[in-house]
Amino acid sequence: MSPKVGVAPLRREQIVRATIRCLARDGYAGLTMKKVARAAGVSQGILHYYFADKRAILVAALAAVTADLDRRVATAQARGSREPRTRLRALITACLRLAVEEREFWIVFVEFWGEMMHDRRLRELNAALYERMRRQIGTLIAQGIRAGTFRRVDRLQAAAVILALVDGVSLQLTFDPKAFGIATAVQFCEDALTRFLGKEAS
Amino acid sequence: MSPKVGVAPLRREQIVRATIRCLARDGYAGLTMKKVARAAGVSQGILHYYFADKRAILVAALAAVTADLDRRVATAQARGSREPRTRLRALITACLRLAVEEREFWIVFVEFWGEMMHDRRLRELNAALYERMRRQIGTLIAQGIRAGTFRRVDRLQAAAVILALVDGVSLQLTFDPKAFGIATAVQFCEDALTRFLGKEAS
DNA sequence: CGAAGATAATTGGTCGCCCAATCAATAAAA
DNA sequence: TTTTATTGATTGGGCGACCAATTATCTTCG
Repeated sequence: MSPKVGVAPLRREQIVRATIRCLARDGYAGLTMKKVARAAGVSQGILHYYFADKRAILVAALAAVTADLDRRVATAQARGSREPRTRLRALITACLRLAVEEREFWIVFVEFWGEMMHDRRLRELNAALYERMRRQIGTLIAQGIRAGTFRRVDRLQAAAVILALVDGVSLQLTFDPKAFGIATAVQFCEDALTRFLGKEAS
Repeated sequence: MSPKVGVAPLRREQIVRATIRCLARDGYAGLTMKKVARAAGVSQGILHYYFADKRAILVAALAAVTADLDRRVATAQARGSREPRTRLRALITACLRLAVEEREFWIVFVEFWGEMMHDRRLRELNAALYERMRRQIGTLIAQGIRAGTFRRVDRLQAAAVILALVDGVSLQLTFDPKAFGIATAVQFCEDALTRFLGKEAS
């Protein structure tokens, strides 16, 4: 309708949000430019003005969702105490809450898993994302235990376990809500945490 | 070319195998009847003779892959001792080996996760699959611990944790092989097992 | 036994639809 | 008047589903 200058990044975000909504409703297999344009309330042509092709939109959606997860994790940690154990717990809870309360965001991750299986670039993108997450968790683990118990490699692997557990639990949480609730899910990860960090009061 | 009687179920399997191959190469988003037909070495028309539509083929592929996993698990357990702990370890190893050594089969699972997010029927199908798996693992857990430690609910939830861990570890194993090897992955799950079953000699 | 019809298996092509990407045209802002 | 933002139509192609025709095998009965 009315092209205004300086609105570009806003429009971009608008499109990405619409993409996430579509992705959650129909998956990547059912994702079409037409649907995204409709959901965003813009013309089809504009999509290719902001994004090279469909895959670029998928990548942008992943980036947006990842950024949101990061924000949530940071917020959760800023609120809590500075104790590593507590921060670790907050991080895990933030991840699990995303899967339950922001279903659309979580689905984007799962869709991405499917697509990256056939695309080296997407796979590397995801690998980088997980490596960053592992480092973040690994640092907290190192701070939360008596010194010398974990070598650097070990704590990264412990982080990988935590991450794996969160993913697997989130997955079952989404397709089979009857099996266990989010409270139980958090407890699962708590238990695993205890295994790595040792017992603790309360 | 030459229609022969009684060859139907064989052709069916042939199509499913081709579907798995295509699914692993291009994902569900890139799955077309034409490609499947080509990969199976049959005409396009025959696909709709054996399967109602594309989704039916996906479901058949999942069933085939699931059946294979079951077979592997059963074989692994039959070979080992009758000790619950050992059997549990064998089950987990079988699952992880599938993800690493039968990459195509594992990818079918991941693709299915993506699709079930937008389809209640597929979701229920997967829920049933996981419930069965949880029962199987839960039984082994119950046998492997001192009596009275776990209630029925608890051991099913412990099984859910194991399952989540296996999924999450398999996932990281596929897109980021540099992070850790399969030996480490098995060790991860071993550790988690120890947490539920208590320490053990060796 | 052997012809004739029924049945099972398979083909290749067609149908209508929808897709991603492109593009010329346009409108507002600088 | 150049730049930035946007439109909607077009293009060329590929899709899933469907179907008429064909072949090979089985069954029936003269």
